[in-house]
Amino acid sequence: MTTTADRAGSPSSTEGLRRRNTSIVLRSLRQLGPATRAELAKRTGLAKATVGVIVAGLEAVGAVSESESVVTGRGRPGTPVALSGERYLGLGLELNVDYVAVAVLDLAGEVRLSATRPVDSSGDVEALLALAAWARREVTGHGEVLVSGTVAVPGLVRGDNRTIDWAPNIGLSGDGLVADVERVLGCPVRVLNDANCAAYAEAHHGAATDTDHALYLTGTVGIGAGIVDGGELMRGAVGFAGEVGHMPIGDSTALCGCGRRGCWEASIGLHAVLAKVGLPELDTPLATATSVAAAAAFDARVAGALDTVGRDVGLGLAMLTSVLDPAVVVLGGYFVPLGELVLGPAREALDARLASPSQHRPELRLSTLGIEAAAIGAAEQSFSDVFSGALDLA
Amino acid sequence: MTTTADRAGSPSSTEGLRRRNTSIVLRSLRQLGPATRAELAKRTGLAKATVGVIVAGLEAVGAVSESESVVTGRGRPGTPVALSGERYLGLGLELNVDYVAVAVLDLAGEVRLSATRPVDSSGDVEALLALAAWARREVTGHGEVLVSGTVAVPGLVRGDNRTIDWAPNIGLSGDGLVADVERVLGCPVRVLNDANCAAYAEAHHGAATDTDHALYLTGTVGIGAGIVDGGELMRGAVGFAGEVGHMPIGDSTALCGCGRRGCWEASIGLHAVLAKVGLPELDTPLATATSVAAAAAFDARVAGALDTVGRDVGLGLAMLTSVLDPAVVVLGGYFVPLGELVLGPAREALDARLASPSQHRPELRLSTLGIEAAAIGAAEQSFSDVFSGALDLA
DNA sequence: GACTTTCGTTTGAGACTCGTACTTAATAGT
DNA sequence: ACTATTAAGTACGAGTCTCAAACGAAAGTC
Repeated sequence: MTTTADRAGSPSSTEGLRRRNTSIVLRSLRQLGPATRAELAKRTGLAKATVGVIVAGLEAVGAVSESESVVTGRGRPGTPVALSGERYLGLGLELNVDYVAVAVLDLAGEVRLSATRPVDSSGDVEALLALAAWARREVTGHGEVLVSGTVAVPGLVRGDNRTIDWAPNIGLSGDGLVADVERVLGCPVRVLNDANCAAYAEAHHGAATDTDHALYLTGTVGIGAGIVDGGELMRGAVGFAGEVGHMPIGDSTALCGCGRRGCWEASIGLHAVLAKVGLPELDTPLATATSVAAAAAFDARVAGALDTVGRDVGLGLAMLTSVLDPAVVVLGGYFVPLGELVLGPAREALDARLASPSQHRPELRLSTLGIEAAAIGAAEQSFSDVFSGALDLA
Repeated sequence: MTTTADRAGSPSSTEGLRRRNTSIVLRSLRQLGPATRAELAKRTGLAKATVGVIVAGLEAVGAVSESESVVTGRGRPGTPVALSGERYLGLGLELNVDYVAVAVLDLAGEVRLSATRPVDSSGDVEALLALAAWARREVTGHGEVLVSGTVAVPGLVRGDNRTIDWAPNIGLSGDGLVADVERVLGCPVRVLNDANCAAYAEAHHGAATDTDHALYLTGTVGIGAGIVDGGELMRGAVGFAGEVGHMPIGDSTALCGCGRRGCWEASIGLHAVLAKVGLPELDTPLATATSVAAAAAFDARVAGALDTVGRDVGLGLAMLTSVLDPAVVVLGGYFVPLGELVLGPAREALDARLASPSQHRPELRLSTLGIEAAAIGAAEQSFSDVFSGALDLA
């Protein structure tokens, strides 16, 4: 259990104590919504006086703002305090094979801007930087402060959240990307795995806001998963957790792009579906999936193929559920247009495999965030230092 | 993301701050071993003076003790401080189908006592209580303090660590067990899943002390896994994480005790092995496995069967590794006597399935703790409140 | 209009950490 | 043998923070 020095939380000084208590107040406001100071004191367990001091400090730096007093009943009415979207922004970027995306969130959790641009060459860093620069110009200029930026990439990122170890799809490695984006944004930047970002987005903004234990499964050509356990992302020893595309599931004879047979994504990846239904690939995975869904309405062969895919999805989810025990599973990527065509058979297969007593089936849902999920999750992650207490808002 | 109130760490007051810093010192002593006050200050980042105060407090309650000054080089020699095993004890119990076990650890991490008793009726609570009472008498009486107790059970335990939701093998539910054991031990008691306890034991005392990301796989008739991620146990939404025995892996025609076909434990569980090799089941799983291992030395059919089992183990581990990305996988239970007979083919199968670039294979190791792994892990868990700072010693 | 209830702030006390200065105890050098 | 040097541990004063209780403010209730 050799950990890097003594991490595990280091408040130490009284100043650290204040930072921590401040972050507790901030998290309470984010999770449970606006509240009066008295209400916050009850929620956090802090003394009324302490909450007063903390809120005053947060208000001074523009992190929270008071709204109008609301009369609740007897007694002096309280003045609710809410996270303010005026000043602090978090920026998320996604660098993917066929597109780049950006999203900007404010501290109140509102999406202030989001955009996607198709790119021709895979891993087009120039396009990403241009998009980042544009977004930055777009949202700043009236006193807004960019807290930090996060780039979501389809690949393996080291634990320092800076170094890309392996990202064959975009052909990048090292920490050059971080440096480039930092230069453009002028604030600290980190890099994270795209599926993890999307999972985080669904857990905080999307289809799984009501649970601490969510599994996000996304698919286009490849299949990836993001795991949220106890509200936090699970990374694994080297950041490889959730790389489920090459698990041996489904048709054991199906040839995968990795050269082996029987990989899950060879059964449920987009190319596998297209091969089964005999339809062509369109511009984007989403367009392709939409056309497949449309075809299924009148072509029984297509519907049947999707049924098979759904069963293989359910089979894999049974496996993942046995291991991870999530309360909610969110399907994203090209599964969204297919909707119930895949979800239905997946549920059936999952139920058949999960019949062990008392093991309840996790809820299967579709992503509500669409293609910008990863960018939104990245933006959300940009606030992680604020809410964890690691960063003191100036 | 509705969490139960605002948990996530609540030091709040200055007293909480001291508790937290105290726990940082304690963890440093546990993880990195004894050190002088100056060394501790460097390791923890606390001021020298603060460490002095904290150590004085810990020494006053008998949690740490000084050893002889060691001359290191120039300058005044320091007096190393180490966790003291004199005073505080943690007790772990295991209630299983065919045996009950107990282990007592002191704060220094030494196993002060461990014992196993076979039982006739499955889930023999009386035997467990008798063993607990005996162990308590055995280790206390000279000023020792039982910090808390932990019971490992083969089943599903609710997040309150008290209520058993589902444990068909021992036929218990509710929080009656906790109350009984608390009465006998006279200290707070919690209940945890046995595989989780064993995993925790291996991560802290056994074969995986060198990593924060370990997967523990144990098997007798059933197969279970414990997941340690970032040094902490992963529980899942309802405590079901790691229930991997019924994942569809291996021989898809094999009939499982649960009534379905294709479950992993129908391929690699003890009964499956016995059926393949045609050998009888002996008194205990370990004795049985030992006799199978002996038979494999001269019976090629047995060796071949074990090879098949090993491959199915490797196949499942490939799946788990893809999801969890552990640095170390520890095999326990009946796999220990079989040793390389299973480990070898498992490694091969795992390698074949993990060939994706840059994904390194986790190290496969055998449990070093034997049948008392779960009890030892339970005892270790009994100290969790001390090391987390939740409990202030005396 | 007096009373009650609740919100938020003020105030003084208490607890803790930190940096500096000081004491102690060893080695290194002459 | 004696001094200089190095490092460990302690004492002390300053600073920061939280907390409980008291207090003032703003509403409803009788």
